[in-house]
Amino acid sequence: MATRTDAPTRREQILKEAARLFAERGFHGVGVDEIGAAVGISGPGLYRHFPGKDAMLAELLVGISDSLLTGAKRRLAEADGVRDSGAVLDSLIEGHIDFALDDRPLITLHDRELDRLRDADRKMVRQLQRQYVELWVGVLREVYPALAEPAARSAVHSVFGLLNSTPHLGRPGSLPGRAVTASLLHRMARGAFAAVGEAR
Amino acid sequence: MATRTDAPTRREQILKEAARLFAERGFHGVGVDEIGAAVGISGPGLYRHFPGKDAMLAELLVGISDSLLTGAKRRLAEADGVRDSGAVLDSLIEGHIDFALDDRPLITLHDRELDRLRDADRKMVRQLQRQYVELWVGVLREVYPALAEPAARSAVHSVFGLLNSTPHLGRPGSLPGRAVTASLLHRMARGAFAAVGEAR
DNA sequence: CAGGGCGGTTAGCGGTCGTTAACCTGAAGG
DNA sequence: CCTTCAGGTTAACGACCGCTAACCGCCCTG
Repeated sequence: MATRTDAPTRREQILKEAARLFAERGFHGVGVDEIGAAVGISGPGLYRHFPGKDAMLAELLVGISDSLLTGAKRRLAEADGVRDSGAVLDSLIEGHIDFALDDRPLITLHDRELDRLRDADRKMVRQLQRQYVELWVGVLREVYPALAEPAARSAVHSVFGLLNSTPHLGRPGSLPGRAVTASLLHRMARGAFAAVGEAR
Repeated sequence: MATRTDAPTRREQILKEAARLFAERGFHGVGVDEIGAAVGISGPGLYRHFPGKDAMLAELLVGISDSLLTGAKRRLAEADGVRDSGAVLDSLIEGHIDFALDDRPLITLHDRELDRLRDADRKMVRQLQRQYVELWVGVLREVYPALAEPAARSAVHSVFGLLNSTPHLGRPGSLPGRAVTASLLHRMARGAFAAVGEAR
């Protein structure tokens, strides 16, 4: 896998700034002129790169969902043959935490602006999200075989809520350090799963 | 305490519908005409009840924060003299879950549209939220005295993320039953706290 | 029975937004 | 050296939105 070192393209600049602005003020709260200004061009210049404002949001949301799912599939494949399903769950949690800590604006958008998409795009995003959830549910039920499927699905959604709380944890500077925060989130996620998976 | 049985006032109807619409499509995504139509009057008629669209959002957000804080204070007072701080924590969790299950649109608004408020209102909401968090942090550290304050605060925010995930758990009909869901969320919250509060 | 105000109505104004049109410029290619 | 084209620019259009103005009918009260 080639790690990118080249400069970001204009398209990528635009997407990054649009994500930040959408997360800060909401899709309808940001004008195209602002997005343009954020990358040093002005309003209508954006239309050389995207057919419209909607398309930027669509590409962001599809990209997020796709990247989450792809990462999870890769982690699952890497653990193929490994018997320890608990380790696989840990790997999924770790991947989601990395994403939540490194791409906070995207995490914010992901569950906030989905309804602003055109039907086709929204269906695609929802399908990717559903696959991602089902993948987690499968692993979770290997770790806790007594857990019924509906409960497992609810538990997964709730743990996503927990992990996606990073935007509320204060600005990156005020965090006690990335590794510490990641460890805290990881332990809480495992604890939450254990509480619902074990005993009764 | 007098339980309300009388019909809701027009003001209350408006606030309820506005909350639903804001949660569904975002503050900027909803027009005053739509809000009016939702209560059977048309657009400008709303201005007989509110000075402007912003005021509706402000009243909703201040109301949410105030009601959460007030409820928590009450629960704390009721448990005064009780030595079992774990039971107090359970009571806080229960109250938050009731709110998250019964007022899902409000829970959605609460962490989504705060930045659309005028400075004065936003400061007030943030202050109420902070008091609510600190109240939880205090109780949590009684249950787990070894827990440092910054970690406790992060843990509380994360558990709020978990409990506030109810809007993602499917429509009210598809839930496995309110009591079951509430119990699941409660156990997960306690499990998450325990994982970060106990040992290492 | 007069009258006043509560709670509506419709028309319309001013501003903003997404998008298109028309034009420009600098660099690459034959 | 001329052409082409990617990637910009500004001007402007049409739609929409929040809000105000002006008007109106019903009910309560003295």
